[in-house]
Amino acid sequence: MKITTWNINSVRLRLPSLQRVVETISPDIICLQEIKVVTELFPYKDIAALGYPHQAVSGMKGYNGVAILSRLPLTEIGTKNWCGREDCRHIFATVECRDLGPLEIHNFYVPAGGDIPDPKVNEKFGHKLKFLDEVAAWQKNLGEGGDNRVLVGDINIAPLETDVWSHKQLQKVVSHTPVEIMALNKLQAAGPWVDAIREVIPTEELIFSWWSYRSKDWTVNNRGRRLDHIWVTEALRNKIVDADILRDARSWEKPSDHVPVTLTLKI
DNA sequence: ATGGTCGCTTGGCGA
Repeated sequence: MKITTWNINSVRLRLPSLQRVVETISPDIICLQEIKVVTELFPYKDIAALGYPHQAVSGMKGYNGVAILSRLPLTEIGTKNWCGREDCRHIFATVECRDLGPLEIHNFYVPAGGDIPDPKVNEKFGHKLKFLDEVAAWQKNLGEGGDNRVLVGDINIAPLETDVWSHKQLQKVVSHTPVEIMALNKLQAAGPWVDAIREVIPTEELIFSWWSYRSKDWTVNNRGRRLDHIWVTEALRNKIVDADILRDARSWEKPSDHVPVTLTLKI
């Protein structure tokens, strides 16, 4: 089973790119973030025609929004609000796997956190930290029955030194500050979650999933960050067979600033 | 230290 996560940055604008992702990777499940469209105007038919008739969507006007697209039926679809806001940052669903049984998928779009990494002067950074704390606390209460879980999304944090182009130069840049990374590690430990991509790609290797739009040519300096993640519960660790980052997608026509990240599980 | 570019919308916000 292939599961892909991708911050698409407007699903309507990038339908041709989504088709290309399908042709290139052929995922069984695609989790999207920043669809930037209200649920009612989501392009259900176009996406069903791409081979994904089962769709779970939580969208709002202009900002955020998440969706799960699937070749297999989705059951127990739900959304959750965090920090008292209805801002469409979390959707989940269950797929029934032949031998494994139910597989629970959680798709997140974590707040980016603004520019200044200080919650006292930057409310957005406070929101980001609170969001992570709330998810960690909720995580601890998840039933033990759902042992097979996957958590994906644009987490907006690059936790490892090799998840950024320069660990030294990004220490005080939102997405790579110690306080965020600690909050993320706390959430990860609450699972317990395994960073599935890093199970496949060694920690020594630099890997990125995002390159800023604010650069004339993103390939020149390769100043990227790994902001998009796929985690699995401990029970699924021995099912991991492959991980892939579709770097080429950053050079496609009208690219998103994020590229698809894919995990293959033997289930 | 600053500004750079996108997308959703048409003035400005969020990333």
